[in-house]
Amino acid sequence: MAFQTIDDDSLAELLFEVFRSRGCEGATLSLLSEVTGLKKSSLYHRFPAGKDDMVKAVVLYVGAQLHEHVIEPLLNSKEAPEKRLSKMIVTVKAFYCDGTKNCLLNVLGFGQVNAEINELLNKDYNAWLAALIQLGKEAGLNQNDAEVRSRHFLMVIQGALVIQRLTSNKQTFINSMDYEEKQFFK
Amino acid sequence: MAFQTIDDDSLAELLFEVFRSRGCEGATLSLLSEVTGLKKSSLYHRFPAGKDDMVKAVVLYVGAQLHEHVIEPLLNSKEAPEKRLSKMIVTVKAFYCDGTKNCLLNVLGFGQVNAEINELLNKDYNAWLAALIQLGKEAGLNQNDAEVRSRHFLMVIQGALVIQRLTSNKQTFINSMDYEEKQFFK
DNA sequence: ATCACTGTACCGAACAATCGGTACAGTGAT
DNA sequence: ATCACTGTACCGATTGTTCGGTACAGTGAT
Repeated sequence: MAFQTIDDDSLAELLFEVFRSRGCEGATLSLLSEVTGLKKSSLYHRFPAGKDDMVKAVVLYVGAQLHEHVIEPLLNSKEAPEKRLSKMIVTVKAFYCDGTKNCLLNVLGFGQVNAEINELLNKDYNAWLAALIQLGKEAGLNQNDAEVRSRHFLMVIQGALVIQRLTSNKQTFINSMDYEEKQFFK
Repeated sequence: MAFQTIDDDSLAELLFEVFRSRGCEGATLSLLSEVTGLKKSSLYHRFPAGKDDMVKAVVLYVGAQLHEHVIEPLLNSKEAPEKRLSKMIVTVKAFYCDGTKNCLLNVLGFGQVNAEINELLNKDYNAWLAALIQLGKEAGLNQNDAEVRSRHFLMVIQGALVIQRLTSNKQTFINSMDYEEKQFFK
């Protein structure tokens, strides 16, 4: 069997960075080819349905990353809720490079979204949200407060990314995360 | 002057709706032509520098709308601050069609933004922010609280739009606006 | 151990369609 | 008669996609 020049995960990671930075329409085949080192026809060998397949692979890849590095640690009840939230924020800051990199949830939300993709993104968002709510309740919040604050937190992540991109104030995202951390259990 | 089939403002309004719904790259010349009823050459007559000019016109148009319908009413000191904020939220809800329509600040933030466009967007954002801060101080907030809450408000607008687009929960934006209204003066 | 065969991985070249943009000949209100 | 405006036709470049073909590692019968 012939060997792959790049494994699926590394490939998805490279594609992901292109999609999040250039948007779905901005991620042209030639750019993806250039970044991954695979010719366009080779990309079609790995992703027979073309761009749609690549988007799906990226979403699945990022979803797996989210579950592994964000959601599971949130639900790991060996540590105090406050500590887990604090660690999540560290992870999130790193994932978005302190707010300089975009979120797929925003990037892929334009145009007519493939229904399947949208459902995947929705599932990831809801899983993240559920984990936060669970954490909030563990910390003593009632159901409603936990829901409201968790939704608010995820909303602020997206808003902060947009505003930081707009204003080029590199502290926007970091400050927002630190502020929301304090507010979450209050 | 020879006849003009559509005036500048109506034209900008139509272009605006295409840009905010399809994104910058998704707003193709043929689509813009179809929507406006002007052939490509006519569009190039009105906007000699092509797409860049159209984007600029749209940004200037929306900026003017923002100043007229949002910022000036915010600064009109004949009404109580609480009332003015409440009215702004009504306007904002209408502008984003209860969260079903996107914001230019988000849409145009992708790819390498024309530096001039980015500066225009930035000025609009800062004007809006300054008006909110002014309102907060009039309502008795200290400088720091007014700043933090104003920034937070504009951030939540963007975040709510992203999340609503993702989850298709049509209440997300409305609920967020109503919630933030209560929090603003607290 | 040899050799025909298979399946996977990759690539070059071409595909139709569409992109943003231009040239030029009208068109009609003034 | 002028001139801002609009339509038809066209351009080169780039889009996503397909196809024929090559390189190579593994398989199984001999």
